[in-house]
Amino acid sequence: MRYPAEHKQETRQRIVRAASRRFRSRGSQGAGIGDLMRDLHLTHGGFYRHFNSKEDLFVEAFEEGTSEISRRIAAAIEQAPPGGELKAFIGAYLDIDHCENAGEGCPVAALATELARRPPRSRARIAFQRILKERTQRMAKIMPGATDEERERKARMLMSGMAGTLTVARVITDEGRRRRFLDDAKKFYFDAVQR
Amino acid sequence: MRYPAEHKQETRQRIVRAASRRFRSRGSQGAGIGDLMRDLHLTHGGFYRHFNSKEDLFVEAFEEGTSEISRRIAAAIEQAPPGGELKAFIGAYLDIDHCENAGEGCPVAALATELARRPPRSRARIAFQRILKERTQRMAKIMPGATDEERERKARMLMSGMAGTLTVARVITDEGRRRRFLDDAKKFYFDAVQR
DNA sequence: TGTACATCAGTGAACGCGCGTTCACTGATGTAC
DNA sequence: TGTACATCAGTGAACGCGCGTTCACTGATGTAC
Repeated sequence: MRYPAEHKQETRQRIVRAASRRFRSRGSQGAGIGDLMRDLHLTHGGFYRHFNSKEDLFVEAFEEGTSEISRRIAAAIEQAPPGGELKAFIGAYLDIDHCENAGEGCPVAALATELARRPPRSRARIAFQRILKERTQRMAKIMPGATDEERERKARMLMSGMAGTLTVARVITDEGRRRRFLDDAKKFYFDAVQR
Repeated sequence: MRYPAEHKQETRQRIVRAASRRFRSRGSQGAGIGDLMRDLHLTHGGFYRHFNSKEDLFVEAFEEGTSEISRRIAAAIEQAPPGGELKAFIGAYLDIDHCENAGEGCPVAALATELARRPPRSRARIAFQRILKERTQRMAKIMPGATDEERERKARMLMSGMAGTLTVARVITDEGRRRRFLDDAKKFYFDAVQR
């Protein structure tokens, strides 16, 4: 059947968004094309009208994930009172909901390990460098520090450190411990960046 | 053929050690039983004389990995001049060789994401809580801080933060950038813990 | 205005491969008598 | 001391399943004439 002009692009977007969530919550190996398409009320065969391979989808899904979380973090910062931007950023990232919903969360925390294991070609395509740089420069604006370079350095450290902290928090089974761990981390990183 | 008394235990140990490295460098899904056994000049069928499942192996391999890295870190700390223990610890963990050889490195940095996705039963068996606690208490000894509680908190933050930082470093393709990133991180965490 | 044909997103059966797991078998050594 | 049998780590063929990918087909709509 023939579909309206914009239809294909919309379907493609739906696939990318759904895949991004599934990859983040289950890992790329834990999320199959069949299940993914079924969730969207489509069949697996149609997938290849949109993507050449699952690997291609992974690349787009990763980037989709980074812009999702960036928007959420940016919103949290905007809502912060003047001077409270840094605290808002750290609080939004190390949030218990962010911790418990990996599927809607930061793809670095959820997928960095897998990314590191991919062949250089895929890594190059994901342009992790660019993503990291963009995020770093955006976050640098709210960092304390004398020079741009110092602020960017702090932003880099904050993002990679908090990603690891979030991942470790996700392994902790006891909820009370997990909450305390995250709260400690918020203080730790806030202080670490302050000086 | 019948084997000497200690033979079975030795084979089992060889499997655990080899698996631990393979899991850490390729992820548990990226490392198959067949390849693993072939590397040890054995056939895949024999695997099940030693383990009930790959999952069981994963549990042991994870713990094997933690004791390997703990020994290496402990050795680095011992070789440090008096007062330089903290710097030695951070330096050993964020070392470029540690970064480039995930297979011989920290299983938290290499496998935490996968661990977080496992069913609670496996997570309980790995006793991540216990592992984290042991490492924390050991490391707390060389942390600055007024109380035991403060030192342990710092140790926890340092370990999870550095694990994430190492993982992110592994995604960076450019070697110069990677080195600089790790050096920045060493300073950052040393200062963060200092106060 | 009506008819024939082209288009193409989506369908679902089928293929191929990898991989975890099972199982009947092997054969050197230990043990019972 | 010699013989028959038990043991059990390791072998390798086979099974079953999931999953990424391919492909011939569908059928509603757009387009050419």
